[in-house]
Amino acid sequence: MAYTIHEIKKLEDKWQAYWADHKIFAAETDSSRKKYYVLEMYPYPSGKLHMGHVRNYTIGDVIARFRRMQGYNVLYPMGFDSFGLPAENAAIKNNESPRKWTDQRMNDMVAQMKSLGLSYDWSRFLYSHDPEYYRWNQWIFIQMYKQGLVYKKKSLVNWDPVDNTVLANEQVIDGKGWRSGAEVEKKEIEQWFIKITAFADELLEDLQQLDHWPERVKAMQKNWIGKSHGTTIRFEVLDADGQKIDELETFTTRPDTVFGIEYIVLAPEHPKCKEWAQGQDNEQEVLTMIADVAKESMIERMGENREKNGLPLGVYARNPVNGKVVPLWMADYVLMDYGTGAVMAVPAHDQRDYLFAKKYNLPVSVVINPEGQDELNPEQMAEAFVEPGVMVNSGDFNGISSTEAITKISEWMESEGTGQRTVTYRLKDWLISRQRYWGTPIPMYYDDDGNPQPIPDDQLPVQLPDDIEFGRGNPLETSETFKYYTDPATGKKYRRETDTMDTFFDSSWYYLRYTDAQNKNEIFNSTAANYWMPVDQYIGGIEHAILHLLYSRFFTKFFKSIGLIQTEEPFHRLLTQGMVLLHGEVMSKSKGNVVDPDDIVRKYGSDSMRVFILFAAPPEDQLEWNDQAIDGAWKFLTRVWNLVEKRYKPDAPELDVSQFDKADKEIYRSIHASIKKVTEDYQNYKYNTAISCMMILMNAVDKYKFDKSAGNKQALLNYVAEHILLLLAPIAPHMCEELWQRIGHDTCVMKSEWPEYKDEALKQDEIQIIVQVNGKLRGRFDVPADISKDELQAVVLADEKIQNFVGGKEIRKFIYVPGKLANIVV
RNA sequence: GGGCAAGUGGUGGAAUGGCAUACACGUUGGACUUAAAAUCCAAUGACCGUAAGGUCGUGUGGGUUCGACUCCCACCUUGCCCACCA
Repeated sequence: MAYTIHEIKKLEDKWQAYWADHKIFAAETDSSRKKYYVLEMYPYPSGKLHMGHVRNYTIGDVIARFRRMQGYNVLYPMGFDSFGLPAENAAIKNNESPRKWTDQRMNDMVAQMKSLGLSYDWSRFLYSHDPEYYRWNQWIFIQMYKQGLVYKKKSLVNWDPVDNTVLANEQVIDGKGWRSGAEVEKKEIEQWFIKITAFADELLEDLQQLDHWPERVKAMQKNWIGKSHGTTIRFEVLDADGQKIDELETFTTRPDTVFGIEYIVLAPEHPKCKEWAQGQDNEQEVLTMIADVAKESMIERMGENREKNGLPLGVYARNPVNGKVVPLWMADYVLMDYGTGAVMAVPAHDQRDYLFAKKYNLPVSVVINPEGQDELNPEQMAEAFVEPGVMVNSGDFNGISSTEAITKISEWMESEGTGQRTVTYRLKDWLISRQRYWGTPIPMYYDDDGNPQPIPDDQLPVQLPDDIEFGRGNPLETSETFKYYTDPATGKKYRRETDTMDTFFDSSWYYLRYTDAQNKNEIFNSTAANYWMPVDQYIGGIEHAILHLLYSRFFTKFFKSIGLIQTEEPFHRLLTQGMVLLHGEVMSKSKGNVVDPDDIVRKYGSDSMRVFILFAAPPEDQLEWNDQAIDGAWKFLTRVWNLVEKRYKPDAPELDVSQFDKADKEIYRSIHASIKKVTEDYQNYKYNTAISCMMILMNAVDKYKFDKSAGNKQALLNYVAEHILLLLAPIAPHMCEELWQRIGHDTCVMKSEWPEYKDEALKQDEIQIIVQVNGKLRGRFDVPADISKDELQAVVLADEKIQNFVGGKEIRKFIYVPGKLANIVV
């Protein structure tokens, strides 16, 4: 049989069916075996797999198959992140049921995954919109609620005043609603939050444990958590007559600059702004600015180089360290949700304060001076001086370094009771409410006093209703069957919570559910979870470096805290695969530059596609798709096919190493060198060089000519063929499975043991030594492998060519790197 | 502004202190063929040279070393992430 696409399609179908029928990839929880858990980030059911998915899953599949052959008990599951906005949008546009829409797309994608030969354990399949899955979202929410990690707070949302609905950020286009075109407003409504900040320190500290995560992902998480040490300072607030009317706290990381405070500035959202402006001359202006800022999106407000705007509030504050009275301002450059929402402004030593002070003619006074220079003149400064320096104009602290002053001043303020050292995080609590239909209903109801109460466990899941209307506000509120909760004991009706959960909630723990996916009675069995966790290898896109991974780490830590599991970190090793590009651009539907994996499978088969994807670039790098280069993958597989089909002979005698001639020995050595290299490359995710190594072996075998009647040489050839099939099986599983069977095996190649190299096969009697003169390559010498430095030196210096370069000059050094190279320094 | 990657032939890439450009794509020439496809063989960094051979060469400039794509310092460029975070 020839290696044609027609035959390939037949055998790929045949083996996919065989693997499924014989449940080759089903994972059993078995504590007597060492486990390996491989996981890819489960996809959103968008409708079709794209090359990015194919690359992701190919990498995972190779890891899973390789580890199985190495004897590990491998868990390799798949599912869908199937709640989310696109299904709801489609429902609104086409009047289609989100459930039907989603199920259809899931089915299509599962069929595609199967056609790629991915070795998933389909018995553990899960998807988020399954009530058997999302009931556990609800259960987790209630556990968190009971632990005090869930609370309600007013928060701003995007509000479409025409459609009367909340919009997600991606539904706001240029400040307008995506359907109505109406100007989007900010509206304050009560929403549910999860107190992830309670775990901020743990989430930050434990990043150190993650030795096998990319540095940049850890850096992103660290920045996102954004821990900073500083001082909270309490100010007395005074009216225009100098009478104390209130108090105010600010947070600073630069307590060394407190003697240079010239004004205090509040975020427009700060509740005190309205209060203090009341009755002032510019009260109307202040109120207008607050309203204007509320309308602006964060993107507009935080635009680069945007001019800072502010207004004086007509009240004052007394600086506790020097008694100086400074004005209070309100400005749009201050953020309400960082620190205390109020900032002590030091124009001389903070660039933002400097620009603001210049614009509004506020004074600038220097308290830190550059080391060894004349005192800075505020009149002549072109920008703030933000570097460390020497303290000036700062009372008892004059003369010491500003770095030292940070500690000294905060200690002093603490002892005086004017300030307190504080730790602040950039990380905020997680807003999980969505006024959306296609998500997990938040399992709460409101009692007669309007207080939220959890739905009892035995009433879970709170199922999504079908009788809803879109486009009239929060969809669940339009459902008559859903709106009210009836207490089964008393028959009393209560109003239900009608918000659903952020879909990031679903994806924060699915990896735990896979360990016991069919469990009807509990979220998962702890023994199963403790056996399989952590995920040994997690693979996905860099776009999830922050939120998904942080939430998952948080959930794992939460589960540990309530005794459900023992794992501290969910993902032991993380691989972020690079994007797939076409002509240097990311493939995307909108650009029209997509390559459809189905087309490639039809034309080349999935084995060729897998070989190409792995060969073209290392997994973490971007991959440039090349229609021509995939021919190379096809050619390589053809050569392996022909080797086995045409040159393998089942009637060869037992291989006898003692009968080898020089050429045999070399081939035998190449096989074992390849086993060693390919194994290492698989372990280090270097599939491109693993494939290149196998190509090199194929090149050597093709050149290996021999007398057909020589039995031992035929045995050697059979030996090569078998080993290539084993090494290639994780990458091109269908073809290797087929050929494995054809050469007479009655067990699956997938069930075979991974080959081990023999040290004695790698030994060489003669080696080639590179000889350099002054670091330049001047010759190669074939010498016995055990040659000594002196012997080598004698051989090399006797050589005529080398003598041309050494030419009677004094030899200052003779460096010999055993087995590799010699350098003569003259 | 801060952080993290990366920069090597016509192209994807290999080499992480020791032969720069493995392997593959592409290109060119050849074999086979009536022809084409497929397959096979050979060449393929630049410059000088008939050749043997030589010189240069891994973003730029310096340094360490017998020896640097690899390590160190400075810079340039590109990409990604974060960012009026006090």
